[in-house]
This record gives sequence, C-alpha cells and structure tokens, in this order.
Amino acid sequence: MQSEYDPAAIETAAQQYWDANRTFRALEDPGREKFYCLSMFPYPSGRLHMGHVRNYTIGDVIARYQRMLGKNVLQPMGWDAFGLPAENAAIKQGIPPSRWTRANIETMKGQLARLGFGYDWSRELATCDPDYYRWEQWLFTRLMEKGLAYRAKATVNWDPVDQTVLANEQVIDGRGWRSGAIVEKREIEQWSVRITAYAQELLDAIDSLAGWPEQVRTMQRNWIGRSEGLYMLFGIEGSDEVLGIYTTRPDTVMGVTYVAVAAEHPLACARAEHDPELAAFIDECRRGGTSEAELETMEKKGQRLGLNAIHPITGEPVPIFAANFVLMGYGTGAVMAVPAHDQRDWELAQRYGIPKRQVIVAADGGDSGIATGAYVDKGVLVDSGPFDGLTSEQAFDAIADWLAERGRGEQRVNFRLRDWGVSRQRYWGCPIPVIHTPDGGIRPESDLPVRLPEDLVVDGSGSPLKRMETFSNLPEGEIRETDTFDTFFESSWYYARYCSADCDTAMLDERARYWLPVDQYIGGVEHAVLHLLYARFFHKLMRDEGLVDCDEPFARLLTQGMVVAETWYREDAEGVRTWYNPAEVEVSRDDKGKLLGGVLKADGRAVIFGGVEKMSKSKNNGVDPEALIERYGADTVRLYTIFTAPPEQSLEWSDEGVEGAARFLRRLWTLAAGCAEALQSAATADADDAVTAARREIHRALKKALFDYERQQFNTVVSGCMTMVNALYKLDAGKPAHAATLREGLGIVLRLLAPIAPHLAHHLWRELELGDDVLAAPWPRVDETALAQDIVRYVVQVNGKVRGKVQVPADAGRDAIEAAALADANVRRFTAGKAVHKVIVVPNKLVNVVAK
RNA sequence: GCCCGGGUGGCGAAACUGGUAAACGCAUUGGACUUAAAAUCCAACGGCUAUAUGCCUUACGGGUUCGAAUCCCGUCCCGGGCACCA
Repeated sequence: MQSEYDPAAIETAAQQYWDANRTFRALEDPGREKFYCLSMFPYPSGRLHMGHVRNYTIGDVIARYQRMLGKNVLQPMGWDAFGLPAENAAIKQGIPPSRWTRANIETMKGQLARLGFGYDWSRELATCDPDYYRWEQWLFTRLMEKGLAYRAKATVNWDPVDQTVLANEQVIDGRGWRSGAIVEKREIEQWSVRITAYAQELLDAIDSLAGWPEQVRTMQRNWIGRSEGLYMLFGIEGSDEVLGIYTTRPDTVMGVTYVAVAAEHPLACARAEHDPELAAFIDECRRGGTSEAELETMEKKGQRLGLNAIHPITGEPVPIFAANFVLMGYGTGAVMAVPAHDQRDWELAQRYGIPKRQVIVAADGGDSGIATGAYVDKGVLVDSGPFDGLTSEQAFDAIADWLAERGRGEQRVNFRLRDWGVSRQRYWGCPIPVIHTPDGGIRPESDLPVRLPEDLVVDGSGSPLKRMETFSNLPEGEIRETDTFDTFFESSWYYARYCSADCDTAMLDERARYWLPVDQYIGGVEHAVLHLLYARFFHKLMRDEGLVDCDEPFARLLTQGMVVAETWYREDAEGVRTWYNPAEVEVSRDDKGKLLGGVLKADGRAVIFGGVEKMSKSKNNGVDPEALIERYGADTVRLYTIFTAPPEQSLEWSDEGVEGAARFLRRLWTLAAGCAEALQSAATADADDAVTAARREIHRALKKALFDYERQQFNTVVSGCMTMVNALYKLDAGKPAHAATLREGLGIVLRLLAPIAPHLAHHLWRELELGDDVLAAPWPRVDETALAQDIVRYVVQVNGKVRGKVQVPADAGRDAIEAAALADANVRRFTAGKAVHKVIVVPNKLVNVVAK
C-alpha cells in the first residue's frame, strides 16, 4: 500500500468505479424500501459556490447513509435554468440567455462530478428545456379550465425611463437600479393562480409534516395567516354606496373614529378629481417600491377625503382618510380605525388630531391607559352602549349577531395568504400558454409546447417578446400572451418530474407513485415559505389531476445554514468601500490568537475588518470550491463542510480548518498503511487492558455516531471518528490482539466515514481487504459487551456543586452509592455541621446531597 | 414594521435534550525528530486570585428547581424571510 495519501488519484479511481458499475442509477423496485433524497437544484449562475457544496454534501451524506442502511435510493440533480441573472448577463455581455445558461450548466455539472456526489444523471433536467416546461404549460391550461387560473389587476414596480417592470431586487432606495429613475407603482393585468382555494388544506396539513423543522412550520402557518373576524359595511354619507371592511377586533368597533382607504381606492380617486391636495397625496403614494418591508417601514401618512362614513351601529359620521399603509390589493382596500386600541391607528390619530375613544379596559382593573400608546389587549367593553360590560370574546359574537340581523355584517374567515401572481413581463422564462382573441377574449393554447424563441437580443428596456411579432402575432388577428411564468412555477414541481424525467406522453407516470413523496429534502432556510409553500400547493394541484396519490411532496425537510466568511475593506474619501478577498489579506493575531488586524499582502498596508458575513460577490469574501478541491481533494472539502458546523447552523469559513480536515484524513491513511499487512494475518488472541480500553472507546463513540446519523448531526459523527482514530493510534499492530482490534476499528471508521469522505473510504476498504464496495457493506453495530464496566464513577454534588467523585461497583444498590458519596472526604468537609435533608441519585451518573 | 431563528473559551463547536460546561478540531505556546524548514509525534491551553479538595463563568436582568447553557418572563445584539432574487 502506498505510504502517501494522494487524493487526486484515489478520487478519480473511485469515481470511475461508480460510473462503471452504474452505482447511482436508481431503478423502481417495489420489493425494496425506497428512499428519495433531494437537494434543492441550483440556479446555473456560472460556478459552484460554497453554499452549493455544503447543500449537496449534506444531501449526498444522507443519500449514501440511507443506501448503506439497505434502501433503494434515488438522488437526482437538475437545473433551475430560467431567471433574471441570465437576462442581466445578456445585457452586460451581449450573450443570449440560453447560451449563457447552458454553458454554465456544463461548467457546474463538471464541478459536481469532481465532488463525487452520487447522482443518477440519467434523470437530469433543465427547466428551460421545452420537454420540461411543456407540462407546466399543460397544467396551466387545466387550471384555466377549472377556474383556478384567472386574470386580475396587480401592482408592479414600473421604471418610467426603461419602460419596464422591475423586480423588487432591482429597486434600490425607491429607484430603478439601471436608470436611477424614481420607481412608480403601476396596476397591470396579470395571471394569478388561486392558491387561496387551498389555504385551509395547506394550513391543516402542516400538522402532518412531522419531519419538518418546527420554525418552518410556524412560518408557513403565520404566512397563511388564518383569522376569524367580521366583515362589515359602513355607509357613505350622501351616497347609496357602502364601504366593506374586515376586522379581527369587532369588539373595538364602538371606538371607531375614522375609516382609512388605500390611496388607489376608487373612492379616493373619484374625490381627487376635484381636490388637488388629495390628488398630490395619491401621486406621492404611487412613488416607491411595492415590497411589504418598504410599505411597513415608511412613515404612516394620510389625507382627508372630505367625506364621511356612517358607523354601522351608532349611525354617527366618521371621516374617511386615504392612507399610504392601506393596500388596495389586500382585503377590501379599506379598514376601520380604532386609535384607542390599535397602535398604527393611534399614531395617525395623534398626527392628525383625530379623537381616540377608549372602549376596552383591562378586565382585572390593571393599567389600560391610552395616553402614550394604544391599549391593544383584550378586556371588558365600556362606553359601548348595549355591549357594555361584555368581555372582548362575548362582544365578538354579540356585535356580529347585531350586525348580521340588520344585514350590515357577517362573520368571516380570512387568510393573509394572497393568490399567486404568476405573470412576469420578462423574456427568459416559460411562455404562458394563452391566446388573446380579436374580440378581447382569451383561450388556452392547444398546441403545446409554446416554445420560447432562444435567439433574441435583450437590452434591458421594454419586453423583447412583445417586440417580436413572429412570436406574438398569430393568424386571424389573434395575439399570443407575451408574459412568462414566475420561475417559482418551474421549481414547484421539478421534484416530481425527476421520477418520470423521460416521459413524453404525460407530465408524470406511474413511476412517480413509486418514488413520491420525497423522503428527505435539503435546502436553505431562505426557502422556508415561498418555494416550499408553492411546491406544496403544486403537489395538491397535481394530486387533483390524478397524477400523484400522496398529499404532501416532502416528508422530511432539512434547512441548512449559510456559509459565511470574514470581510475586509478599505474606504476612500467619499466613503466608498473596496472589498478584499480574505485570501489576499495577511491577518495578525495576539499571543492568544485574538484578531488584531490585517494588511493587504500586495502592498503591506492596513485593511479594515468588516465582520463575518454570508459569502457573496459584493463583499468579495467567497472561496472557490474548485481551487480547494484542486489543492486538497474532494474528500477534504466534504469532510470540512460536514465537521465545522451542524447542518442547520451557519458555517464560518476558515482556511486553517480545512487544513485540519486534511490532516485527519492523512492520519487515517497513515494508520491504515502502517498496519495493512499485519491485519491480514490478524488472529484472535486474548485481550489486554489496552485492547479493552480501545474497544470500549470505539464502541462508545460508535453508539453516539449511530445516534447522530439518525438525528442528522453529522459534525459529531466526524468527532466520533476522530476519537476512534485517536484510540486506534494507541495500539501496536505487532501484537495479534491489537491487530484484530485495529481491523475491527478501521472497519467501523471506514463505514461511518463512507457517506462523508466516500473516495477514501472506498479505497481503504478495498486496500485492507474488508470487501469490494464499502457502500454495499452492512452498517456497523455496537458490541454492548465492549461497553460493560464493573466499576462506575459517580460525581458527587453538595447543594448542586461538584465536591467529589466516587467509584462504586456497577451492581451497587442505592444505599451503597449514597453511603459512598457521603463518606467522601471533600463531601464531608462541605456537609460538616449541616443536616442532610435529601440525597438525589441519578443512576450511573451523579449524586446530589442537599444539606442545610 | 411584522414573522422565524441564533448568542457557550482566542476561534469552529460539544454537552446523550434538566444532572461533572467546554468532547472533537483550529489557533497559540513548549518539547521531541531534523544541519534547517516542512511534515509528523508528545504536552499545556476559559477567567480570577491567596495556585486550592478555592472562587467565578454559557449575551444581559429576573424566576422555577435538590440541580438550568438547556424550562419560563423581560431586555439587548446578530442573522433569515416579507409575495417580481433564487
């Protein structure tokens, strides 16, 4: 056996072995338990970044682990190929989005191969391929037929200079990122999909997602946001019209002192025609972006319409305001305002001198003042006429009934969740398969797929598809829809298509019923709501088309943390920062290793530490995975990402840490190389103390590692392997009993490491003649007899503080343990002069003496 | 602003989920080997002081408990998401 660890050679050989044996080709086999392991597919941005490496390493560890447990594992890979960056590259570099995307896929596929991930490449898909997107076009036409897809007005960011719709990401401080023009809100006709029809089911089914992290389930529940409230009608003074509003706090209705409508509300627009001040206010509200964060953080402003609403109970007139925080596309576009009991209403009332009328007080007589802010808790009604003295809960029903009897209101369930707007006014996406007829009607395209022309020039203004008459103009005056789908549309069902990737007669076939649901899904937390909710919704749409028979797409979910690294910069006179890659910075530390500062290697002058942040192009703190693989090999990179942090936490990059991972693999190699020959002739012999100690340590670590694999805390699996290797280093291969333990221990370590550092494990498994293929080996088991001890050590506490340690025979009874603890010299010192009240004994662990 | 997380040595982390805080690793320091360096091996390594069988220590302030990093209440800081980034 070679004495030097040469990762490049053994990794190439192992990968060739897997290729030649088609190890990762997955075939449906109803006789075996299946395991579908899926990592979120990448956007082909150019090169793999460390976030990808981490995500796919975790996925591959799980896939290989499940395989070693004997399951029929499917692990596919593909490309989320439509999206904005391809258009940006096209504008900047003049390359067609399709060419840019396909070239990136080639590069990244090569990088994935080099990392040794066990994918079934025969199922590869790219969402920009017509053979893929034709099926979502087909599904969309079905949704149109079912009334689940419809057209409605929606608000977009409009760049008045570039004459184009902007993504939220392209709006910076309220201005277009390229033109610098102030962005306007604009209402346009858009395609929407009725996800709200599934809101209750999507909410209820969250309870069944036992394999999902609790915080993701909570986020989805809150996002769907079911509420029970009251829909009620306010009259409008001097008009027959009514204004509908929804509230979850009908108990406060007697405290209403004004009503607020969205700036774009028809009522406001109508009044603005004769009110220049109001028109100016509406105009001001139109400026800026559409994101909720932006709307919620801006200063709350309002403007009187000069019109009163009629309170549905008291009949009193209350002023109507147009307000910038009321959203037209949200509920009815109007809200009732109760300054005494809602903080936002309170602030606006304070600002415009509107009265606050308190109608709720604390039930226990506690402080419920409204002098410095709204009293938002529930309580007991006061100054509420017939409802005085009722609790908030009682008032809810009483007021609802009162209004319902008079036809002015009804109880309603409301969801925060809005329908999914799927239209995008972009080129690089899947065409929405719809035709506009000359009579102004609409019909679904029957000849699918509608292919996206791939040879267009993109220049960042207007819509290229709209300009392309050969695409949009059809015979007999018909016009093709030029909007494309939101890219979430493609990523909402790709997991299912992998099962039937080559099926050209239907979206999915019977193979999908074998593999689905995905048993383990792995990806970033940033997808906790949108992608994961849309995919759940899509799954139910496919189920209702009879394509799949389970209710949820992902049985278990692992949300992995980000990869972060140090940032370094210099600032010029204008405060503009130039960021330097950590690799270019020489860092100095004090005696204890604490960071003092850094200088740029190139010029030796100081650079400023900018904290630890997510690896990104903008902060120039990324590490190129390919260079690392080149230098250390794929196994070291994989081992490092697994060992450095638990999967769900963020991972802080450290070059020295990578060095440490490489060191461990070399140590393992050296250990194996040093005893390879001795192992072949290892015979059983009587164990000495060193063997007993080593075996105890190995099986104790094994027990923990098996537990950690199950709970997916892979970093401590690696710790366990390190502990085992350290224990094995204490043995002497020259002694027969030691050699037998070395063989046993190495066999265990290699199998535990096979999912994490697969190439090295594969190679050593064969070198040590433990078998042909470590992936096919039975999973190791704990030998309980190796753990047995005749003497147990107890920690003794006095009043919760450690005061001594005692050794007790393993079969000692409670009295004997207690006696031994109380007899310890130091324990006696701390109990002297006190009465022992109680002694708590935790078996095999600890004794706590309570003495006063 | 709203929703969801997180905060433990110089650093990444661990603590079998309420029972010895700091396993495993990185960095640092000392030693061995070497002409030397690298690599490797061995050892020390939370803080304080009176160097001990001592005291303190898991962001901060309270609480529950025989016992709290872990559970509860409040505060501060950092991160993710907020519907057209993916």
